[in-house]
Amino acid sequence: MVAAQRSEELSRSTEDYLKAIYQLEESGGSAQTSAIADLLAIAPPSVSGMIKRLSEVGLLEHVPYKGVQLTPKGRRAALKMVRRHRILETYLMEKLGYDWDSVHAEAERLEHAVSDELIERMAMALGNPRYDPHGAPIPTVSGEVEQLDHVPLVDIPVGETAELRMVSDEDPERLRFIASLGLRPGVAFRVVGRQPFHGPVTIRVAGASRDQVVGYELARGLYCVIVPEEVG
Amino acid sequence: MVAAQRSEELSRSTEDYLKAIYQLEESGGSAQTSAIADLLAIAPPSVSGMIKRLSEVGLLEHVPYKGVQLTPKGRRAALKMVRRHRILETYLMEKLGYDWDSVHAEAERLEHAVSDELIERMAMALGNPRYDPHGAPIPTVSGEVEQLDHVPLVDIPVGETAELRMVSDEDPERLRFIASLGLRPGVAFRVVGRQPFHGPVTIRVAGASRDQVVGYELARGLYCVIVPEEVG
DNA sequence: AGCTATTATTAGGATCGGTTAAATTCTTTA
DNA sequence: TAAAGAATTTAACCGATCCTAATAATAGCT
Ligand SMILES: [Mn+2]
Ligand SMILES: [Mn+2]
Ligand SMILES: [Mn+2]
Ligand SMILES: [Mn+2]
Repeated sequence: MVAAQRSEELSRSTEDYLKAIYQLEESGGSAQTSAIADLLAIAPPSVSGMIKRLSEVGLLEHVPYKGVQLTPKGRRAALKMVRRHRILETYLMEKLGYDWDSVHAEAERLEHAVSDELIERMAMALGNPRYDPHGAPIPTVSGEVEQLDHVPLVDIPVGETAELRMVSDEDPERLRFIASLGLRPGVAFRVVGRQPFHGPVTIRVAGASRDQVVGYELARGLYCVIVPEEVG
Repeated sequence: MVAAQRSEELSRSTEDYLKAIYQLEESGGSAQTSAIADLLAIAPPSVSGMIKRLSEVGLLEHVPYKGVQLTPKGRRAALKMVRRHRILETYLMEKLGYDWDSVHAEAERLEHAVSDELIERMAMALGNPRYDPHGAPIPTVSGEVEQLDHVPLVDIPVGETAELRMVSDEDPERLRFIASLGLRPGVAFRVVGRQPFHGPVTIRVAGASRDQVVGYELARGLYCVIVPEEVG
């Protein structure tokens, strides 16, 4: 007589699976078992098992041996988690003085414990931000996400001016290194050189004393927009 | 090569058990199986099972058929959770506009997901508060708790002036009702009447338009200090 | 087309934290 | 002090989520 209304209380595991599958769908078609396993650091058979359960409750569409897709219901749940995660990261940085390299781990746990009300209060306190500290768009309450088409730094021609917009948030060391180069979302720079064969890119950050060399692997994960050259 | 340092990652259940046992020890000797079961809304055999596990890892001392006691290690862990819980409640009220009747449920979940760092940042942002919104003392980082000897409202003689200091925080409806009487920790009042046979207490809140009648059951959970009569 | 390497699933098992029903121990009362 | 009653523990079981080893399906290469 107390509970029983919402059977839609998802477990922590379930929420992380849905979020992972969402991420995989974002960056290329459907989500493979092994990709999910990699992302969650879990053995593939465990993923097979969870896929079965999530399909049974209508959160996933599973084509055996092919992969899995979120149903509308699954996508809604995933987007809710993404919103939570990104609001949390933003709040921790803006209101509690966290560094951008440490918010991800904290948000990864908190996202499962927080109520809708808390997230909306945080969002309100932040002025309903549209991007998280790493530049990722924050889904709205109703589940819409801005679709951004960014260019990886490695694909920007030499001579162009660009602005960093988004960075993967999962590796703290990587984030610290990026920051040490003077880079953050919003920072503009000019691409002054690029070596062939997956070589490094050289950039000149606006107002910086000297050029920075960015390795290929790193530059592949720096998502930018090309800024039209200023006239004059 | 990644983890393996701290085997002391306690589960959510474990943390709630330790906190419950701590509370029971606070208010009278040792913690009985059935009392723990009641507090956590769990069947007694489940508690027996958990007690066995927690004893094996040295968090509890168990005398079969008698009860349990926290070991120093268990007490440390429990106090850590109490600190988390109370800092969270305070933060939610002070910084995010929660009402005092809704913070408990939120803190009950969050306490298991936050890091030490987050709690200390919140405590800092609050100016290291000593009491939570319900008047309960917040343990220090090193695990000390202020020992308060409050008098339940039912035990205050008629004619005395007293100040409300602490209120049980678990029932939102009860909290809303208490607030509707004009009562909060810090509010002073005079006891102007008390009926025998567990009857209600009548109080006159300083600056209020009319007297309030407080039922016995409620008054038993309003913890106060008697204020020496002002001279003149 | 057939073989092989990769990927996914199934089989079987562990642990955790919960349940109910039955047995046991403690306590209280006649 | 013996029996009844209350509290506790044990037994047997379940679902969720993970694991490893074995099996099956798919995809890529000659
Ligand atoms: Mn993140
Ligand atoms: Mn997570
Ligand atoms: Mn509380
Ligand atoms: Mn809790």
